[in-house]
Amino acid sequence: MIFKQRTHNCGELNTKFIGQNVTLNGWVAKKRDLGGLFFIDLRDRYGITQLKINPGNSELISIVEKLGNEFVISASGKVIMRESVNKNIPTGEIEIDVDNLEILNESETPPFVVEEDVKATEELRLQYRYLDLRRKSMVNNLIMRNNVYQTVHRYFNEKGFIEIETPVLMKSTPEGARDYLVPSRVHKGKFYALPQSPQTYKQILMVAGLDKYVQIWKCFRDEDLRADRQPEFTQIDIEMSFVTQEDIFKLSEGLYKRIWKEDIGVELPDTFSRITYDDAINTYGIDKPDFRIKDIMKIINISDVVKNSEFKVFQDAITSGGIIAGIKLNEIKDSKGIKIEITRKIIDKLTDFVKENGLGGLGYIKINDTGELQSPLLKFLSVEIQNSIVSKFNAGKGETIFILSGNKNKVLQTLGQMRLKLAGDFNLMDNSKYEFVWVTDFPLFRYEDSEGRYYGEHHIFTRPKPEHLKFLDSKDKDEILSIRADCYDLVINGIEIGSGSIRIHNSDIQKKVFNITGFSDEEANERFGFLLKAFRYGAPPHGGVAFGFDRTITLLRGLTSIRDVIAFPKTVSASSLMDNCPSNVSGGQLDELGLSLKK
RNA sequence: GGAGUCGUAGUUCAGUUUGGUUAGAACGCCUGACUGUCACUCAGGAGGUCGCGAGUUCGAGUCUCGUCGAUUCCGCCA
Repeated sequence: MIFKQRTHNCGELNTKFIGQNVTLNGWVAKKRDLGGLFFIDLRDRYGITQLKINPGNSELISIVEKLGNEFVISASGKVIMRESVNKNIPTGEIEIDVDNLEILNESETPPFVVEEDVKATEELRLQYRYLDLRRKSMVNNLIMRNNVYQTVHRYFNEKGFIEIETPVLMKSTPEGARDYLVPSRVHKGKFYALPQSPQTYKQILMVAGLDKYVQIWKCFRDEDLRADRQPEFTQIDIEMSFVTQEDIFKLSEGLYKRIWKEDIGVELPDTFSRITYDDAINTYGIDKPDFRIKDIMKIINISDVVKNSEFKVFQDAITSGGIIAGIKLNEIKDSKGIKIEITRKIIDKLTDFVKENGLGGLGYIKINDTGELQSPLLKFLSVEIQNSIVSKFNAGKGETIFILSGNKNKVLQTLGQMRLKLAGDFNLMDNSKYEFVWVTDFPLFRYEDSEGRYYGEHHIFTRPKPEHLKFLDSKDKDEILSIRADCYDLVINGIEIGSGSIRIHNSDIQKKVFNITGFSDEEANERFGFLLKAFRYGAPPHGGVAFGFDRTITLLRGLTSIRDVIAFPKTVSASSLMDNCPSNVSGGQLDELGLSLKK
C-alpha cells in the first residue's frame, strides 16, 4: 500500500513549524463537525494534533464525512496558528490546514471510547488491550518501563556486570511455589518447569567464576493472584561473588537511587533505613513495615505491666503463653484541622476488624482533654496499673491507647494491620514520600505446624549467620528456629520490592539445610545433586538479590495494580481475556506428548 | 480452598430494600441543522436473552439455590 508517510508525529509540532507543509499519520480521536467546518483530533503515541478541514473543498469533505473514531489516516497540510488556543495540550497553539486526506484503514466502532479518563471496566480493557494501550497513561506506563530497563542496563554495565540469559525450560524443583510444567515430547512422561526464579543457575554462574551477573528476566509461579501478583512477572535478578551483605546493599541502594533520580527526578538518600526482622515484627507487627508511618503507633508490649492485674482476659492471655500489647493513636484532625473524636462508632468498627482477625475483642483507654482516663477496662485495673500503662505509652491528653491480648503472633499481626488501617482511614501518612527500608536478619526456617516440618523462610540456599551454624546439628525446635541468616528484603512504602541473601557455598552445609527441611540425602541428590556437585568444584562465597520489576514501575507511576504496567497481563484467575488463554489443545497434541486428560 | 463486592442498551450506571403497566439516564452510534470547535451545540432516531441455569410465585431485573466471569482480601506465593 502506498500512502503519504508522516513527516512528523502528533506530539511535536508547535509555533516554530508555522508555514511548513507536513504530513501526519495517526488515529482519529475525535471529529467535530461545525457545519461545513470540521476539526479532527489526530492521535498517535506522541500526542494529539488538531486538523482543520475547510468548507468548500468538497472532495476533502466527502472523505471527512466517512471518518469514524479510530480510523487510521494520513493528513497533509500547512501548519498554521489557531484562532483560539488550547492550553491543555503541547500542540494547542497550532493546527494543520489540511489539503490532502487519505484513509489508511477503517475501524469498527470501538467497544469503548479511547480516552484518558476511561469509562470501561478492566475486563473490557483487557479484552481489547490494543485499544486500551492507545491511552496516554498506558503508553506512559510502558514508556516508564522502557526507561527503567535502560537505566538498569546502563547502571550494571557501568559496574562491570554481565547480562547472562538463563533457561526458561528447567528442572522442576520441590519447595517454594507451584511450578508451571511443560511436558516433553522427546522424553514422554517427563516435564520441564518454567523458572520460579533463575536461582540455581545464577549460583552456578558464580561457581563458573562469572562474578557479577545481572538479568531482567521473567519468573513464573503457579499460585493464586493478587493486584500485585501475576503468574509471570519480571525481576531484576542479581548475583555476585566475594561479597558481603553490605556490598549488595550498597549496589542496590545505588541502583534505586539512580532509577528514582533518572526516571522520576527524585533524590533518595545515599543509604536506606534498616530494621531487623524481629524488630519489625515486634514494633510494627509486619515484616514489610511502611516507614511513612514509622514513628507513630509503634507497638508496645505491656504484658509485664499488667501481669499482676486481676483482669481475667489479660491473665488468660499470659497463662496461655500469649501477650498483651497495644498502640497509641495521637490526637487526629481532619483535612480542615478540626479534631476527630474517637467515637463509639469508630471503636465498634475497629472491634469488628479485630474480631475478623480472630481475636476476642479490643480494649482501649482514652485520655480526655482534662487528662481523665476513660475506658471500660478501668474497673478491672488498679490505678497503679492504669498509670503504668499510660506512662509506658507516654500518652497525653486527647490520645487513645488500643490494647489487644492473646496469641503473640496474632496480637502483633493484628496491631500491625490496625496501624495500617488507622493511618489509611485518618490520612496519617504522607503519600508523596518514598520510604525505603531494608529488613534484615530473617529467620532461616519457619515451622509448619500442620505438616510438622521446617521450610526455608527465604529459600533453602540461604546461608545461616556463621555464629548460628552450630544449630544446624540441633534437634531442638527453638534452637533451629532461632537461626538467623544474612537474608534481607527491600521494602518501599510497605511493599516488598526485593529479596535476597548470602548463599551457602559449601555442600556439607547445604546438605544439612536440606535435611532439616525434610530431604534425605538421596532426595537432595536427586533434586539438587547438580548444585551440590558444582559446589564441590570450588564454589566462591556469593550472594544476591532480586527486585520486582513490575512492582517498581507500579510505584514509580503511583499505581496500585501491576496489571497496568504490563502490556498483556492476566486476570486474577490467570487467564488472558484478549487471546483466551489458557485453551484446549487437540487430542493429537496430547498424544504426541504421551498425555491424556483425567475425566 | 474461603470471604466480600460487582454482572441491566455498544459503554458506564440507576432501578433490586418493599416482586406488579411499555426496564430508564448519560456517553457512544445513526439521521438532520450549524463556519472556530477542542466534553462543540441543537433537534430527532435506533439500540435490551436484565451473565447463565433451575426454583418459589398468578406474576421475577427484583426473592431462593446453583453456576460462570471480573475484582479485592485471607489461605497460598522458598
